[in-house]
Amino acid sequence: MKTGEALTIGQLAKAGGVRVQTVRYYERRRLLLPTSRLPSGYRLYGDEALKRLRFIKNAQALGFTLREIEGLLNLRVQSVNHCREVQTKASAKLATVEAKIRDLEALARALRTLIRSCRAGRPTDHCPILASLESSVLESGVEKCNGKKPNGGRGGKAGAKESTRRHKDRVART
Amino acid sequence: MKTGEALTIGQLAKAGGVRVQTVRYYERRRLLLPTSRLPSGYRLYGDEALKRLRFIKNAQALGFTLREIEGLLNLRVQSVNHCREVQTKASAKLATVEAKIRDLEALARALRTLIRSCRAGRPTDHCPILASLESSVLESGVEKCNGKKPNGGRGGKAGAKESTRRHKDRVART
DNA sequence: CTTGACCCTGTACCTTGGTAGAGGGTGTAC
DNA sequence: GTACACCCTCTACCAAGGTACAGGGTCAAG
Repeated sequence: MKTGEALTIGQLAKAGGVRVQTVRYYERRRLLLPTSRLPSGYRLYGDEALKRLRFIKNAQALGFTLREIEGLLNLRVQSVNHCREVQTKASAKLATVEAKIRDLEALARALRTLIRSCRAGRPTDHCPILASLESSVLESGVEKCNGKKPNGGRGGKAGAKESTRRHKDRVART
Repeated sequence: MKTGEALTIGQLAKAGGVRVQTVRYYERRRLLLPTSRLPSGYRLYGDEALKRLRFIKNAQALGFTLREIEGLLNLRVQSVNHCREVQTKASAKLATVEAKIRDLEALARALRTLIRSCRAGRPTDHCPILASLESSVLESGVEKCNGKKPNGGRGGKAGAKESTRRHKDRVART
């Protein structure tokens, strides 16, 4: 199966460290389209596809969802027209990325302290790294506020018992 | 419902920004146990529980799974006995945290470049940030190698067609 | 012209991390 | 003593991200 410079789906998957089905799954999600197809229907991929695949995998490991990754991959300056929009999105992404870096640095410091304690034979707190991520800059919801809360499919029947939070908080704490 | 210094599950959930059911889910996963219970069965939580809850949420946003978070929370120097083990685990965690930081910094740089291009009215590449996470230090699989591949439940019937990768890679690439 | 290792579509299933509801008990204020 | 806003357990369901066949076609090598 000579494909010249192009990769078949199997070769791409292997190079990217994922399954063939995963590549097809990404195609369904419109994240990674084949460059072309053979008359037989076989998918062919160029070099860029491998970069995209690796980007996706790495971004996932950094806590981005596929939806967010799609947004990242579509960030580019096409024309001056919607430049403003791209800039806004990119700035927002940058802010969450920087917040993640700060949190990870706090965690890294805590781990280093723990390792030092270890080396010194000094017993630690119940859970020494707990405080490192205690109150993050992330607020872990920056991205999700684009309307459309999930709710599932079974349709809200009204009168939900738990889950609604219209309550009074009248506990004493004497 | 006077509980002194303790929090009920509803108060804890609200303070942590999650649902009551999520707290109970974490309890099932042994990530967050109640400090005590009232005779009625009501769960009560101390201050530490809130810290744990926040830690869990933040660590998730940083790309850690609940299983990994459990590992992080259990890292502590209890006795000199298994100190070696803790140190090994902590070092491994530190390495993945540092790799994540490096990747995020590359992504941040790419985003800043993109924003500058935007500001300059200069059109960009097809996807300017692609290269930032091209070949990460992460290898996004450091954690998963603790035996037991999933496989599901339906049991491998043998002779799987796709999914096994015993193949020859004989494409020409002339 | 067959064999073996690919590839295709389609559909069903899996794991992770939650959510929701049924059915019923608890706690305090009026 | 009865509202009302909690709380309990148990079970079913959901969305995201994959995984796994089934059933069938394709492509080089021998």
